[in-house]
Amino acid sequence: MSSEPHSPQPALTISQRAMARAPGSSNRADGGNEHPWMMGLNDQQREAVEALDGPVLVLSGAGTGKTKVLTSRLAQLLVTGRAKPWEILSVTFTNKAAREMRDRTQLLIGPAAEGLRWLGTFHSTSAMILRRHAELVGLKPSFTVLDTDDQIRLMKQVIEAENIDQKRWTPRFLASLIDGWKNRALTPDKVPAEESFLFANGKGAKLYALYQSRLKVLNCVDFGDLLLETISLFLKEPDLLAEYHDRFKYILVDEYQDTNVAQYLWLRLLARKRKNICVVGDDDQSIYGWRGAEVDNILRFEHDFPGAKIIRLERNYRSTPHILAAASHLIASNKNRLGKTLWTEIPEGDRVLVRGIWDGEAEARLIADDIEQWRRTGRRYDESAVLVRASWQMRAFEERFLMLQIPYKVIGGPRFFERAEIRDAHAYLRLIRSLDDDLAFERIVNVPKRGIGDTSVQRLGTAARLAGVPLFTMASQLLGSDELKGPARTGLTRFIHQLEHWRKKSLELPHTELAELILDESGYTDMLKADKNPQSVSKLDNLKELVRSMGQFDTLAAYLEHIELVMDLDRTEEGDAVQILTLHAAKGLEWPLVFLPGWEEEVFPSRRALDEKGDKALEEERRLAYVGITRARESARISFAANRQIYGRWNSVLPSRFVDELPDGHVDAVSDTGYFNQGTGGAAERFAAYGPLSTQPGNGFGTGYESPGWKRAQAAAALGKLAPGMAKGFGGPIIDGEAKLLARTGAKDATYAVGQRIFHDKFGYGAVRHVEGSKLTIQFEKSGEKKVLDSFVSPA
DNA sequence: TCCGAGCCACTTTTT
DNA sequence: GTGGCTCGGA
Repeated sequence: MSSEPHSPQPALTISQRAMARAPGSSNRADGGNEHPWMMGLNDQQREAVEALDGPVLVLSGAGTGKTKVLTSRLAQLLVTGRAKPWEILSVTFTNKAAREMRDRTQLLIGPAAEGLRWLGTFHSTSAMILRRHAELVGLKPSFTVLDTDDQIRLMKQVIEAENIDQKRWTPRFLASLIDGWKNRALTPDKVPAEESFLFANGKGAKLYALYQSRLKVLNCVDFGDLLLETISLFLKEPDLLAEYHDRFKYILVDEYQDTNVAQYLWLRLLARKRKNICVVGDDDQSIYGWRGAEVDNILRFEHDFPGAKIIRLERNYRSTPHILAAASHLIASNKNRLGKTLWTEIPEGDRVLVRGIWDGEAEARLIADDIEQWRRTGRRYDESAVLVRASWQMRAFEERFLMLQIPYKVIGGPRFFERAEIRDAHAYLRLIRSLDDDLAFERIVNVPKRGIGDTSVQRLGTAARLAGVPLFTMASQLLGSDELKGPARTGLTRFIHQLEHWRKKSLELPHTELAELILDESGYTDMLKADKNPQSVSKLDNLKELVRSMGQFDTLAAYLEHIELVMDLDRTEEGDAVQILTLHAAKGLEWPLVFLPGWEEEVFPSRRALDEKGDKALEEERRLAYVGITRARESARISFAANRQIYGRWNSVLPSRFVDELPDGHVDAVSDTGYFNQGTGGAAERFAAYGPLSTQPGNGFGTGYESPGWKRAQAAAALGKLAPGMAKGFGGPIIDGEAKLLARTGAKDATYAVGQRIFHDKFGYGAVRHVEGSKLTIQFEKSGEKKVLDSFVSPA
């Protein structure tokens, strides 16, 4: 941290000048006399930056410059001397957001931003506080932070110990319950009886209590505890809280709409005295309710902090008017919101495109074609993104992109540190750090196989618990007796000796070399090398990556501390590629061209969400749709299919109700009939059975079809006798009565001659060798000779 | 103790 | 369609 004095008017760096002229700069004439970070702010942003004292709620709509306000505010606090860097508490939800805030503040004011020690996530900040006062809540300062996987394994033990049927009551379910309780800041004694009954006939709270005491014994906390223990620390030690009140003169909170009850209490405790709390968020982008976030926190802010100043950022610097209008109209269907009116000065662009297609594959083809088209006009792949509701939807796009050799990048997915091999390696390293780390011990005592089976581990565990000693200690003792026999004994002896050997080595070797040594000597790499599973190659790569990433830290301890809290590495893979990600992961990001596939009932809105939480979930799904549309700068392209394969089963699906909630004037609706003509046989007949000629009841989705769009579609299609839902999408225009029907050229009703060059979706280019009715024999350039139906190829 | 066959369940995901 | 998990046999 730096205590360097800072000049009130630092010289402008190039980046500062550039930022001042960033798009969205206001035209204020007095910019010259101002602090550089104030230049280029519009009136509302300026107000948000200048309202330093007292509670402030900044309602920041999508694309309205939220981060700019947050960082300018930090700059303002620091450079005007209102607070030293270490007197400002800034909390974010993710490490990425924290990093960005730090970097951008530094960009604004340079060295004056150094020493922002209390800029971090709720969890990392809590961990910092807890480590200082661990003993006050019954922990040692060296406590370990468990991740979900460790949590579940621990719960499994607790459930086992209580003789509860693990199939009926899964550890995972208990974990989600406890997680939910912790999100709501409920300690075991506060869990409502009826909720306790959600698990094992009323044992929920008891198991929760047992789990907590196990954590304490192991000197561990889980993520929820970081917050809860900090809260209870403050409640227990008012003097300590007072110290923090003195320390934190100003509090800044990012993404306030995502805070849960525990985070809310945490903030309220810390803000209680000075009330200099500024929260920034957007109720319309609250999409983490399923994880405990309470939209109510933001809706209630005014009530919680009387006299709070509310500032709305409504000028959008990202999207064209049509995109904004479509999103705004859609979100207006939500009742539970504070309400904002986004506007922009960006010139009018394309309308939002809504397309109905035959099935998921057709959708992937359509989008891939669009991207190639986009690319042909000189644009980049990484200017486009495909945003899906659930990750299983990604595969269709990956397959299609692979086939067409369109570079793509899946964002999110299984995280590096959650991979089994990485967690195994960490378990070894954790044991080097502390032989008492029972969870680590247990994880790898038989990985790779050492002949120490479940029964042996079980016996060891019981003995250790009885004696009240760690597993390692008990194991060493057992080897002294003749309790264990056979391969288990040999294996365990060797393992214990190895651990001692590695610990000695850890004193002489750099930690990266130690890691390599352990992976080698333990037989872990050999195990992977011997594994015929093709994935083991990438596992080995991951381990190499792990060792490399360890090199960024000075010591093993520093490395472990970092990954336990951050669970993320700065992996900057550059490259021009289409991004594929979930709508959740897309929040906060933007692209010129955004595809929003799978807008079908049951997929989006997700049926499970609706089943579980009903109307509340529907509003959240709608917010997700809003987030999706507002990611687009130039073009948003929504699509839905008539048929979709879900878990290997073909389903007829209906367009999402959200499609109908889009405003007529800002949407181009296209039912691409070319796709339906192209099929012959099965596909075409299936479509006929589904389409306007047959009548089926609308699956009970009676409500939600009162919108003008739907009514117009009914009228326009003159399909009055059809059930709602069935007529939608495919008989003709979906929403816009004047929608144009695109016909795909080339594919339909083509006949083929021997020698003709063709294209097949799966096999690529080839030449026709033989024709027999609709059956073609094709010599493919890449995959050899195959017989295919003519409906699957098109002239090349 | 280990390994393979059958069974089931399966959103979203950060810390 | 797929992977993770359990159970039964070697």
